[in-house]
Amino acid sequence: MFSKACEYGIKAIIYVATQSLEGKRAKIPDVARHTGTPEPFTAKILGLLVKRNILDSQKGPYGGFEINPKRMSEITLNDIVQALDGETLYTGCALGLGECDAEHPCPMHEKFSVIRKGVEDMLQNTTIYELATQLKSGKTILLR
Amino acid sequence: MFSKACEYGIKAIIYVATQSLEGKRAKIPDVARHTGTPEPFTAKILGLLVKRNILDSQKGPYGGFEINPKRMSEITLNDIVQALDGETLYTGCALGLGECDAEHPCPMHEKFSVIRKGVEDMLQNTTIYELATQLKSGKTILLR
DNA sequence: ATTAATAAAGATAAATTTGTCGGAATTGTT
DNA sequence: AACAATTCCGACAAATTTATCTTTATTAAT
Repeated sequence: MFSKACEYGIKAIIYVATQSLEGKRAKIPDVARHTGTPEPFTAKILGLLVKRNILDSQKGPYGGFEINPKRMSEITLNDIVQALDGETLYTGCALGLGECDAEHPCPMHEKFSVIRKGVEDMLQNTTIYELATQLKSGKTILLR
Repeated sequence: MFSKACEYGIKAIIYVATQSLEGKRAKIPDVARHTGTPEPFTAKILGLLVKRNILDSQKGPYGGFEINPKRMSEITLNDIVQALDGETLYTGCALGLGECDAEHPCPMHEKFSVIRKGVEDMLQNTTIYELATQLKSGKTILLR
């Protein structure tokens, strides 16, 4: 469903968010450890998310990654998936046709549209804030 | 969502099925042409599907691939996806956790379960017969 | 039997994604 | 100013997926 990069990215953001809620910046080794992600790959993805303006970072001592609590409730899973996996989830045909629409549908078009709509709604209606508070409360986990 | 192999496989089966409905066997170059799939890859995937007992094949002149019309209405998209992509679509955690269940859920577990259930239902309730007749009637297309 | 048409199988190659590494740049502390 | 902690960036490596090629085996027709 999602690429590894995207899985890692989602977990990373959620962890960073829990730290930001406590006023702390998260460093790369921390994020890697708490999300079960290879450290160098963690670094690469966090860098990407900063470039995409989803996270903020600060170099030097006491530096790290953070996300403004206000933005946590604005940024959704959809934003992250788009930043890391692009739009293919929404625009791509299930069977890989170059063009595929209601006029000229592939055999799965109709049924797949329903699924896709569900995914889209879910991703757009899930905020980082929501996921971070659930994690913080112990209701969910990032590692196992 | 699906691997290329799976996309190709689904299109190939649907095309083979339309031919079988007309009493014809489909040859590799035919299938490749009508599905927009590289010919050698088509061959590999068709071979896999035969080994998985989803298609039948016949070597030699007048040979090719076919599927018994009776089986068309029994075989679903789910069977094909499982044959080519395995069970990861159903068993895997959206965020890649080794174990992820209602007791110890990842942050996306709950919402993802709903999506997954939808995908599962859709795939299990879509037969090859249904897709092949729609294609034959011109209602859908495999290429563009 | 011979031949031509076809799938089967396995080895190889290319492309993409995933993962690693090392140095450069920035920042706070002393 | 010097130092240490950190992100940033780009090059490199490994693994996986996608794609190709070549040879062999089987089959039907003659």
